[in-house]
Amino acid sequence: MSRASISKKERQKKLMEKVKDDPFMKDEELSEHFDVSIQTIRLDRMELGIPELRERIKGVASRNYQKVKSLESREIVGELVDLTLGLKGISILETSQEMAFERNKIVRGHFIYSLAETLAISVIDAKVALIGVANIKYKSPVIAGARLVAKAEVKKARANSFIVWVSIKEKQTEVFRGKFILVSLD
Amino acid sequence: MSRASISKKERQKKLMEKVKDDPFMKDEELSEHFDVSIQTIRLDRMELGIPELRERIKGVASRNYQKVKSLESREIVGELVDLTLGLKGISILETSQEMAFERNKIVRGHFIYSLAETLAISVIDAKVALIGVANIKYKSPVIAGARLVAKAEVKKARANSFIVWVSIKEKQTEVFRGKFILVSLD
DNA sequence: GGCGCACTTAGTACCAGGTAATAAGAGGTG
DNA sequence: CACCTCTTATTACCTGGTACTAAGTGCGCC
Repeated sequence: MSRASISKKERQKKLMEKVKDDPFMKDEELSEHFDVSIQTIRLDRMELGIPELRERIKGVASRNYQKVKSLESREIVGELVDLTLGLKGISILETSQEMAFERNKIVRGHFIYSLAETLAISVIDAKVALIGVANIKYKSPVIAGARLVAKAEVKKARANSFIVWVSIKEKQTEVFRGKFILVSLD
Repeated sequence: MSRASISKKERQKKLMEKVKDDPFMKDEELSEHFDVSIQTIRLDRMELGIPELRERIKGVASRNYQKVKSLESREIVGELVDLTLGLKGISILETSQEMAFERNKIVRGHFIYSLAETLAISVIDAKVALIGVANIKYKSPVIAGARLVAKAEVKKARANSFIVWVSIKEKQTEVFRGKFILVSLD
């Protein structure tokens, strides 16, 4: 062969990477890419424990299926379980590993904030509500897996500005408390 | 057959739903589920334009492959473009339609908050930093598509507590301003 | 020079989960 | 009754593999 061929070790290392960041290549394509026979690719996959194309794809699909659903539903943060428009509301969020710092499993603040903010906006009886000002306090860290219950109460309501208090509890302990001043744009 | 069998139309409707929320079933399993022959399932799929299992899985995999990456990278909200640990930092976020309310394209506050909070944590020179208290103000609404530049500055640094100011601008206008009191857990 | 050994390639049988096409019952309905 | 829709069965073939056997190929070392 005219081209300088690489060692087995090197090829396997590259194969690992290749498959990792593009799991959609069939053995035939991989064999062309590395300029070896299809059998060599298959032997390599065996040695490296890389599953066949279909299994790889299935893996990608099912790993991400859950994930996307949970990430997407985050757009409507929490689940509204009770609501009296213009007065009060309750929303629940089940925290997960993905919402937390890896090293210590403590849920990132902005997920808690988002729960509170979303609820505060929902509870206001206005077509469009935006946050103007917020004063918030994280009272104790939340460990991933905790079930958070947020309660919002409208403290003041004027024509186009509202003050809403939100308190979030895990079981009996309050983990977050915030005051939101909301502005409606009508 | 003893059980009351459902009409073709009804079955096809249910098949559509079934496949949509569980794309991982093979024809054989579907045929058992609906108590019809495998050929009927295949005819139904033809009529409804539902692709075969492998194609469905491939679809899920590739659709979500991108998505998860973009959603996950949102965990580190914004792109850190400059950082002097313990002093200051700059982060940029390109806002998108998905971050906004549908009706008016105004970016939801918590995405802006998340940008600020994430930056505030990054800028602190501590292994683990949590938000204690935050005072924030949204100064003007942000329309989806805007490019937000967040600047953070450490105002005070004690052994395990820090005060960080964050200002977010779109072009020349400041859209957000916040003070975070962070606590480190060492 | 020749032998051995790792590496590579080739070829065959078989499998899952289908497509495509053809044929044949089952069961109303005019 | 014949017709028509719906359903089922059967068969040949396809893709992207697995599993296994066998046959080169290079080269390193004695």
